[in-house]
Amino acid sequence: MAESVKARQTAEELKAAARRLLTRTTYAEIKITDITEEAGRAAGSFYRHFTDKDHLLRALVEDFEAAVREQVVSTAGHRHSLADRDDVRRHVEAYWVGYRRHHAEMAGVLQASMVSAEFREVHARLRGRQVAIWADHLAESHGDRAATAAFAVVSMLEAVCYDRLRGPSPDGGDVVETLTDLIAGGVLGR
Amino acid sequence: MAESVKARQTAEELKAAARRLLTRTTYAEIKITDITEEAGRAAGSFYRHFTDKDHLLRALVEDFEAAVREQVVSTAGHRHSLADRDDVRRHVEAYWVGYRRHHAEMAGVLQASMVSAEFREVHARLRGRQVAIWADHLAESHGDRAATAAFAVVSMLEAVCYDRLRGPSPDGGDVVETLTDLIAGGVLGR
DNA sequence: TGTACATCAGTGAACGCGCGTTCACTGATGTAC
DNA sequence: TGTACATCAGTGAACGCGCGTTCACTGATGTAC
Repeated sequence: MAESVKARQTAEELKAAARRLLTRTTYAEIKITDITEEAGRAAGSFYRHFTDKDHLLRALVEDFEAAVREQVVSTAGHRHSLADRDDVRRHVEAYWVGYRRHHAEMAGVLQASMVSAEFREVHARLRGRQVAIWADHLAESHGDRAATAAFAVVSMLEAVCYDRLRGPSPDGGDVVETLTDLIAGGVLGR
Repeated sequence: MAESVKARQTAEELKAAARRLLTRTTYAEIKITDITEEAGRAAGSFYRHFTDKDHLLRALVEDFEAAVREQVVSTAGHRHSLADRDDVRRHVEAYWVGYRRHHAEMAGVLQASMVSAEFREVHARLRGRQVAIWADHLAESHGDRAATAAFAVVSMLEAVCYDRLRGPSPDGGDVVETLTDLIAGGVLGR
């Protein structure tokens, strides 16, 4: 397998092309020839690097997860509590910023999760990370409803980000504030 | 066009078959021959009633909207405010019950909205109705953030219902309570 | 009430389109001596 | 440093699968007289 530099580079270009297309259209609507065309390659080139479109999306998810892991490590040591509105705001903003940065794979996975069982699981796994974080914070205050409440909060964040980050460069400040108010009020014990 | 009774009945059976399939699989995964098979008809029969799969889904949406209109009329006169936790609870429960009753078309439209531009609009329109209701309630307390807050609340309801109503008969009581707490806290003035 | 004809819903095998996928070929890069 | 050969990435026209869609036919229902 020992991939050549050139091959690795082409694979990256195909992934970059797919990411670009994902911010413009829908995963389901993207044809393999769209990806190769966007990357300036011939159709057959695709199959030297990926078995099919799902394989490429899985690769994007892996890259994404690696990037997130790195991010987490580099910001480790931050205090990590959810006691007041500012804490909530930090969490919401982090989600918003992360979603915007990885919009292509976030949208792609959500879309694919609405079609295939495989990506329903991938989506559930990614979302599960976020849910676990919130559930952890809510464990004391919400008891055995923490998981459901966390799930609801994360689903809201996802749905709003998905919708609002479609289209040209939204500023988002207002969205973050509104979501923060909603969650802070709903989640911080009165 | 003046449809015969028999033709109308077959069309209904095809729609019923599609609704059944939608609670089991995904809109995208359903083949036209799956629908005709589920309805006990030959493949060609489909095209006497619908031009394609999207046409059938649109028909399901129309039926759904008619049913909702009827429902609204029959429950008109209810007081309609959002001043305390009980009001919120009623709204949340109504959404939950409505979603469960029309799970097939709710899920189908959401799934289709992740694929085609046409159903992105249909989905936005249906969701827009709910958003308008909440935005109306929130107008005074939330000013120019009412629309965004309403959008977030409805998105949360939708995402949670979509997820929780998949699989066999969830009781939902707990879900409704948890969502109610979240929204009541987040939305009723502090 | 009966016969002859018209209309219409339903059938399912056959067709064909669109797109994923293959494969014989080209050209570039690497390796041996 | 040069030549001959091997390996590998890339090409794009051709192939073929899966599924949507058609269509000639059947049988049932409706209508005329």
